Amino acid sequence: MRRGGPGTYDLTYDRLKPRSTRRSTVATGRTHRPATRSRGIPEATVARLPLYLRALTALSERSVPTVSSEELAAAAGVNSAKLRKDFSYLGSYGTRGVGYDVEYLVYQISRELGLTQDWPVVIVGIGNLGAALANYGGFASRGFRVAALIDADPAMAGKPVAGIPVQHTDELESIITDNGVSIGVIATPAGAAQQVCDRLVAAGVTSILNFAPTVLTVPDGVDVRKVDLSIELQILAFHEQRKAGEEAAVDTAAPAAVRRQPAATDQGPDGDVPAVMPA
Amino acid sequence: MRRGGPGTYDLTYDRLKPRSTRRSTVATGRTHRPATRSRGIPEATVARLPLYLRALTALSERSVPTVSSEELAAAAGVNSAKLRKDFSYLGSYGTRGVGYDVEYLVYQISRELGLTQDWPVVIVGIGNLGAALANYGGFASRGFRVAALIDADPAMAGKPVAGIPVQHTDELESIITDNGVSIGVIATPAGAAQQVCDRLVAAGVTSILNFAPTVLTVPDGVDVRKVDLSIELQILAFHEQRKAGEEAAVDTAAPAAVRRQPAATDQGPDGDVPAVMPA
DNA sequence: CAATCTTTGTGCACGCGTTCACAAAGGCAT
DNA sequence: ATGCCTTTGTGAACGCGTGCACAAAGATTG
Repeated sequence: MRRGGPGTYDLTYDRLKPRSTRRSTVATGRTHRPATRSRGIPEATVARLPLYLRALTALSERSVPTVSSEELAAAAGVNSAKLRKDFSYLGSYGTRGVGYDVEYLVYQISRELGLTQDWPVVIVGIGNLGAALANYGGFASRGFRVAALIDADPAMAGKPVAGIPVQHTDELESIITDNGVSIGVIATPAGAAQQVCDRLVAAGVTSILNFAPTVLTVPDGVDVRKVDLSIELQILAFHEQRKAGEEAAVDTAAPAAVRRQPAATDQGPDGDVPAVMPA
Repeated sequence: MRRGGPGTYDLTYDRLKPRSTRRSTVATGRTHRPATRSRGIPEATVARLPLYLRALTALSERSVPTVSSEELAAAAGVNSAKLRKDFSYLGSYGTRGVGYDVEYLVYQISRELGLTQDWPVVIVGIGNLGAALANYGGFASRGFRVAALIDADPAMAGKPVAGIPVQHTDELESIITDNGVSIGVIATPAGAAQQVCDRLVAAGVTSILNFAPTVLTVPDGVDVRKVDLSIELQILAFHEQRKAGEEAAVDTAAPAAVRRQPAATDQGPDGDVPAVMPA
């Protein structure tokens, strides 16, 4: 057993992937390149692909044919050099002097993320949050489909939420098996999370999105990502406190209202990892 | 103008930061460093403090007097060396040969995170998610207090959610001002997020937790953290696809015990040759 | 076809974050 | 006191991610 530590992502993708040597490590005299990268896309890049995809989809809907890295980067809120490097891991999909073909890129990224196939997902714990997640539109939209809603409360059984009847926890295993579910969402109270997690994993789930405020322990090979409201708030509070303290310190020099700088844009200490980290 | 990318903790300004602010000088003469490493505490460490705090609180409730870095690290799901280094940024609060005093550490971390004070928070967008957040217990529990619920739908006005009457967007500014709110939570549809964000910031909010699937643009000095369900799912899908592909590659050797393929079909995660090729 | 302009793709350097490994430090028994 | 045991605190090495800056590549124009 292993515990997924923040930042680890349980990456096993270092194993060599035999095929796909396309765009082989070019003739450049490589010193040494252990198998760690033929197709290995950096985790940081993977985390940004959904962002690019969203921006590209918007462009696609507006029938924009091509975008430059600069434009797309602005839309996705990242540095253009970073974006270009990210795309370079996928291959050379751009045209110098022109930019990237929107439709083509949408397809490539979708494929890379595995969104060209259908992923049945189960949500366990249909409380306020679970119900909200079930109703969340962005779910079904792209590759994901809510296969079942599961709750431990017998009173909930059969009751439809977001048009889907809630099923009792007893059926968890059969639901997973019958639908070939590999992604599970845990929205139970913290106390039940680990137990639910264990059952999901035992039933075959290998990816878990955890909304419960607990550290989940999972076997090797299972990915866990967590979304934790209170942690996010606490991080914001930290920075807020710091800001307040500093403002007070410089108060004599800078009147309170000066803090606003119009044109500038800043995502603050954001980042994909901080907001949500693998558990 | 700069947009913080999802990368790691957006620290673009790190470059000019007087890095030697470690423990000798506490917040002293520094030009000005927007929103980053404050008293020398790495952003990555800040992001873990809430985790430690949670584990420590549990120990505290069980009246455990002290913990070793090893034990606490296990409880928080991190490496013990990392934990020790994290704590070292706060000061030397441990006793060699013994460990850390639980109560003392709870206090120190709470203080560091700014949880010893009360943070009024407003939630904008009381749909399924907003309501779920309002009902979320972990909110009020530790330093945070839901000061108001705001929604653009006039029909919602006055209607109580989680015991708090929803107020109309028109009152957003006065609510922020009157309550001295500095943290806002956006749970509106993507389309309204930026507008709401602008109003929050204009009214004085300097920290935003964004649940809307959009990149927010904010002035310098405002922190934004995002929580994005679809991005998380997509990242999981990526790894899931990778796992499936690798499994298939070793198929001959692996007994079909826990094998699981996405419902749709396999079609290798690689399809190196795109089915569609919009020139 | 050559010159020019635009934008990609990437080598390179830098800094953050993680982890190892160990000396220093406190507790405890003799 | 002395020596042993435990656990902290951290120096050092390494790897990853970021962003700059520029050469290469293709479009475009004359």
